[in-house]
Amino acid sequence: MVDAPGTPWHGPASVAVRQANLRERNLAALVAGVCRATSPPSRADLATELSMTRATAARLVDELVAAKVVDEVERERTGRGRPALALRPGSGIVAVGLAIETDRVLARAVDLRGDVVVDRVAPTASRDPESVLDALAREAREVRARLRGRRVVGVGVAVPGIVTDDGRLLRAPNLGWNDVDVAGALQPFAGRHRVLVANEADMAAFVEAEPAPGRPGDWSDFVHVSAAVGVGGSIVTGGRVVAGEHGAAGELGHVCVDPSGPACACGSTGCLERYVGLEALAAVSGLDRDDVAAGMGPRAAEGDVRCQVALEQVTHALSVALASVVNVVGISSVVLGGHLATLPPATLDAIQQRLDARVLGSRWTPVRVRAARGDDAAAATGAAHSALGDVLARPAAWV
Amino acid sequence: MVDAPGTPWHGPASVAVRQANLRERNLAALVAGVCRATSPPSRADLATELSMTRATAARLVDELVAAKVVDEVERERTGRGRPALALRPGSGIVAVGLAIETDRVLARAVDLRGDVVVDRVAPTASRDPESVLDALAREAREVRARLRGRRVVGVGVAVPGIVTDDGRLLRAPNLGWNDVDVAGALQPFAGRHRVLVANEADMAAFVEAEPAPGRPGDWSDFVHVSAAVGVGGSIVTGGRVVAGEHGAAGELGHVCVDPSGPACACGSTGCLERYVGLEALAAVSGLDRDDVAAGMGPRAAEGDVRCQVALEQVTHALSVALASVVNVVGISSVVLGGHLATLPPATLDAIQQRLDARVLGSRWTPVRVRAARGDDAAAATGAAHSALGDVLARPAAWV
DNA sequence: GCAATATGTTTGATGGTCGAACTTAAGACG
DNA sequence: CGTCTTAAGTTCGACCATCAAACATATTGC
Repeated sequence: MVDAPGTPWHGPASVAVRQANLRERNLAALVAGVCRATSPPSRADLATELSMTRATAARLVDELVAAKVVDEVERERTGRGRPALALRPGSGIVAVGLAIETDRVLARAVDLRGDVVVDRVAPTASRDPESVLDALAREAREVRARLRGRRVVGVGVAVPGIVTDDGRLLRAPNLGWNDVDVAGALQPFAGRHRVLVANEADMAAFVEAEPAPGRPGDWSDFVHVSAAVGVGGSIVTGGRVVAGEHGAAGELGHVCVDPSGPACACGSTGCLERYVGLEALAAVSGLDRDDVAAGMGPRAAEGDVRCQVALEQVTHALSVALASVVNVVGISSVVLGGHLATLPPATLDAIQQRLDARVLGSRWTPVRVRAARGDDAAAATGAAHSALGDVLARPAAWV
Repeated sequence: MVDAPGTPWHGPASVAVRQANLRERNLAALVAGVCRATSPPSRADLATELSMTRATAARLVDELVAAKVVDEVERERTGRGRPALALRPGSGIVAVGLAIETDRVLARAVDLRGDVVVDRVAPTASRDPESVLDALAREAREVRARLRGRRVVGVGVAVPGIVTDDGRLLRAPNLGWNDVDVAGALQPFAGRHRVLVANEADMAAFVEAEPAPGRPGDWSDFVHVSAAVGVGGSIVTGGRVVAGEHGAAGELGHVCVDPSGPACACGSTGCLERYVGLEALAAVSGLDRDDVAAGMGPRAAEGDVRCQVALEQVTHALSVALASVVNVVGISSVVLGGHLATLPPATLDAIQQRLDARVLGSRWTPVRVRAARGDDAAAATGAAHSALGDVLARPAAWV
């Protein structure tokens, strides 16, 4: 990615740095180094990578080990010289990631290595905010009860709607919620930790950008499509999720595919959601809503005409809508998530080809399309990752 | 703006910080403080604002004054106590901002205060890359000859096209250029300074985000439309310009307004550029291309039917195209630049109202539309600002 | 003229990192 | 088996930027 013209310097950077911050930042750099590494590094490896002295690296790492933010593990003999003590992200540090979906709630604990330590899903009978949030808090407590002494460092919640800075869910069309204080409802569970609430699309995108806490994914600039009942989008540049002004980065579902298309609840016509949303695809393919993700591709391959039509509809609508997006934001990589992550490779190829034809810059940087790697609870994982981000950013607070 | 879910920490932050960096960063923080301030601050003001001691602030500021990065000025007596020595960004530090347009080249020198010190414009007879770049270098040298001992700290170039990391202009449709090494051509002029090449739309957006170097504008999150012969767009979040993968953040001009509209050179149909680009508006309004910006509004007010039609066309096309953009990126503020900056207020209001009707989130955060503040050489100013950014980011290199 | 007030300056103390020497634990080789 | 080589981790004094607090300076107000 090209440098944006100059980096305005009136950001958080314009605060004085003191010696304590220096130590803080070096601790953070070390944790980042351990998380980023593909094979567990030693103190000496970190020192050379970060160009600090072994002395400093070792002293700081000792503190991190004492705080269990990183673990020392045996490393297989690698060559001559004194064998190194390899370092891995601490498995004793976890965050709780929660997610509210239209008909279920999810709660999981993820450790600094990105391993899902505890995982729970509970269907919700009613969509009443109070009962849903009660169920969510109950699952969260169940998760915490199964942690066997691991240290919880944060709580994140993924919600399908527009969110305020202070964790209120302003509007969730598919839940029918208006102005629900999600952070407030979960604060009793979180205790002194801040409850980090964000849009599920952003959370899922975050997992694609960073498959494990602090470890960058293979692409650092892409548009992420999270498809479920609603269709959302997030933009990732330089490995960072760009959230819009209300954390609903992309109302991608309401990009116009065809002005003369079917009416949408949003008041417009021919919105993307009416072509690739779960409801729409269930109707066209003839499948049950829960079977769309797994069934559409195989059925089409077996010759099911309705599923073939559904795939063609997805291909057409996505290539039209994403062409606009790619042209507008100048990012030519696309990751498809949710039930679109299970589209057959041939469909992905078709989408890519049609995008190439519609996108201006494709001659210079061809469009790339791939399926999301996260599981169907990516948003909950992302919520946990976000909460773990505090440890990566300021490990000093935990030593 | 809502925090994006967690900030991935594998960025530039994962480098060890040494004591020298500490000093560097504090120097940068002080310069930023001086630039950001609305009224010239004293050493003591800066110390309290940045929460460092007066001792440190004074010591570092002394170095900055010696290097002429900041100037000491008399401050009018404000109250009792020892009178302060006020500080302003140094007027002796300038950067040269260059711009290539379809039929002219621009060169200006801008100092750290944001004042344009020297300004030159030269029409170009041919569009041959070599002759245009020669003319540009000539104007740049003219500018430098008039600087009277001011110190040049960088060179920036705004170009109407897609740019690579190393300053090559891959493609500029309206110039008919392909793969021209702009940075290389200007390197002899720039000497040891890096030649910073970026898209004109991004450069112009930068000026809106930061009207003077280091001073944040009134909006920090907006979509910027730069309209000329081509129509470009840039996205600014958190005061930073988000450049796409090839620095052509937004090919906004090729967002589809109406699939059944007129054919566009890009191969598609009904592109925004065909409705609000200079050529299109000149044709509809019956005005000369150079008179569109200044003439369209007044003529329409006087009852010129063709100009009224043109304004209506602009209103319609912009509200359709921008609705997509606003929905996609979740940023609901729009700044119109280029010849769209002179649209009459009534037209801006009309665009805003139609956008509100089309944008989902407008109930929560209404869409705001305003005209750009920059002059018609905003891109050149932005190029200079970008180059000055080096001084703001690492003043230590200049002391 | 003197108290009050606030800016700027000097001084020694503090704390985190650097550099270099030292210790430790393995493999390599005769 | 013993010695050499290599590389990881450790110790210790030096350095340097900041801090804290006292001091010097310049103006207002009485």
